[in-house]
Amino acid sequence: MATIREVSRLARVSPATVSRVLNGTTPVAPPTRERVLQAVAALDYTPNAFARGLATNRSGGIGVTVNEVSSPYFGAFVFGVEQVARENGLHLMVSSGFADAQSERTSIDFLLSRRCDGLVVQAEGLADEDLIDLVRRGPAPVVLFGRAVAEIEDVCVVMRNERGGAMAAEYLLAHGHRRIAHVTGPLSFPDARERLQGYRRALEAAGAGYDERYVVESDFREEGGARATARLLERVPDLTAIFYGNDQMAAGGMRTLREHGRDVPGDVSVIGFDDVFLARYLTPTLTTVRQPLIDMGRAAAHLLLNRLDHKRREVVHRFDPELVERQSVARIVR
Amino acid sequence: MATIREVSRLARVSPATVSRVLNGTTPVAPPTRERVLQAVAALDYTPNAFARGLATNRSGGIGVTVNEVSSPYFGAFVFGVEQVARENGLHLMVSSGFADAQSERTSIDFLLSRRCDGLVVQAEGLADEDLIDLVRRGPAPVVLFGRAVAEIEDVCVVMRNERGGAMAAEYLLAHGHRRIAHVTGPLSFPDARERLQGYRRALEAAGAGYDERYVVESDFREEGGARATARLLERVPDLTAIFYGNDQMAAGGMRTLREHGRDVPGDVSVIGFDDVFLARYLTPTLTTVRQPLIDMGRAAAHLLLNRLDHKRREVVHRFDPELVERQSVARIVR
DNA sequence: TCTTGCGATGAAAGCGATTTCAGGCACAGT
DNA sequence: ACTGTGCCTGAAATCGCTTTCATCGCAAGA
Repeated sequence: MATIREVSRLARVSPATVSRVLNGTTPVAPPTRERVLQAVAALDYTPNAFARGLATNRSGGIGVTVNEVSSPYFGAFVFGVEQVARENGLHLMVSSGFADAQSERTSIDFLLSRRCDGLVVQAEGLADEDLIDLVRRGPAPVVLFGRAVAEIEDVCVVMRNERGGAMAAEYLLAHGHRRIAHVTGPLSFPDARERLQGYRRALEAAGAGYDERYVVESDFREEGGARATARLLERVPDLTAIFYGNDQMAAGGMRTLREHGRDVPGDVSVIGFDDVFLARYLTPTLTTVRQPLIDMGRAAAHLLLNRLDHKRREVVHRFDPELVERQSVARIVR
Repeated sequence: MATIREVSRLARVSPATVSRVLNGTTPVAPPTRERVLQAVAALDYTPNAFARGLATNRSGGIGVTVNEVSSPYFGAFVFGVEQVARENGLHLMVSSGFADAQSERTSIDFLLSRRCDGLVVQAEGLADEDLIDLVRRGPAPVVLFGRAVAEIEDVCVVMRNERGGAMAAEYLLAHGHRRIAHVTGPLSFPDARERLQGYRRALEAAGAGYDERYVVESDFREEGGARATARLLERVPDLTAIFYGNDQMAAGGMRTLREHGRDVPGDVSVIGFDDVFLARYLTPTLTTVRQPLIDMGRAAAHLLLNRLDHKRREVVHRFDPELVERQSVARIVR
């Protein structure tokens, strides 16, 4: 592996000049510049990232921790982050947090110890205070995804979940439904609470009334969705529609409905949340509230870049949900 | 940020001793050791990764390039790699290759320039020779996923695709099918060719005969699967079963079948390949040939670790497919 | 008592870049 | 001809760690 020293000798200049040519920090006379570039090419020289990092204290990489890199939901988000990183010559260091405070802390420390220049954090386990502290006192710029913390709102990229929840409920109402159930994610998650809130607001605004018996808390997972649905069918068998807090629970729920002989959407209409790609594959295909995850990933990355290079890219912090109509909701005819 | 120098002063030892305590390279007298550890704790010291890298020429990170991090297929694989990396205190640097030679090369160079200690590469665009060259002459150990290159077999982690293809066909044969179609992935991919090969072998072995008209080449994607299926229905409407080269194409295919009024599995049985999580969500749930992706990710990581630390972990290089029975295949009764 | 040997520690030399500081050179102005 | 002004370039310090090599002290053996 060639070093800057060897390049400088071949080009008959000092290492400093080579550095200047490569980084464009100081103008270099064209002929000199040319000699350097030729030497670089001849030796196939690549600067040593360690040495560079040691000298500049920047790594050229950004860290990402999400719940699980491998889930379609976070995968799409990470994909957006990666796009922007790559466009800007940065690399990605990833570490999964598994929605657990301890594990998230480990991941973050891990990435920071690798001296990444900035961090994109999607944390479900850590407390608000921890995040505020990280953002305010941490050694590198941090942006947060999927969580709006009031004190540090300017570094958060989130969905308008409340609006999304309302949207789902309004859509069902508009299709003639009145007895609309809701399977929420864990209410310890702000996302889940906000969606519930929106659902409630929409029902009340429509004069359909909010009834606690129609709401079951679950876990954002397929199995949980299936169980919650069984509970609902027992408790309020007259329901005509169910709004699920995410698509995975909707998938589980649709299975349970089928097992109980309820046709979707003939007997019960179903609406999900997220629009992970799964939604298009279900039968019937799932009507759902879309989160523009890739765009959100891009936004998070841009926000981080802004803090890194102090430029002012326009960044959307709060994304609007969008209703994707498919086949799982039917109009009530009486 | 504290440096080793400050720690050494607080502990009243030399930096060398601090380094020795932290790395365990040389025994240090217990009392000294204790003082050092206390100083480390007191200053909340973390070694500077750049300086360490510069001195040792190791980064503590491994690079991964796959087609797309965000796809469920590669996501699962990356997840396995991450598990092992984390267990061994390594971090992951990722970069997507998008199944394009140019892009893959960029990704690899990018990761190597970041001086990762080793590389896990899943390449679909690069030629065998490029990969051989990379493995033989590259600056860091490389292992390959999803591609068996004869000359460097010892660094490849692959599926027995041919066996998987045969397995799928045999399963259909065992269920009484004779007119079995196959939608392959791009035949430029060895995976796709091998699965086709297995399919053919099984048919011929069963005396069912191999007929080219029953085979359509597609692109491993949902839309492609849908189109290929339409073509098949036109060309050989008497088919009773279709074996798809992957689950995504099967998903698209099932949609087309439904649109053409063919019930699955009543009229046409369907079998997929991969067992990405999607398979469980389709209606009917998809019978498929499972690839143990997480295990393969773990194996690839272990293989890489072997080359990094020269230990001898037992690693499986060729994974056996496994047939997952669900609902999309019916027995033919006549 | 004097060596010998060994374990524990320190001093210092890298690792390979960046960056500050200063100097050299050419050219313009007087 | 001399000085001032800028533009280029080089020398050298620096970043923070690892590691070699040398040294020191002490116990054991002669």
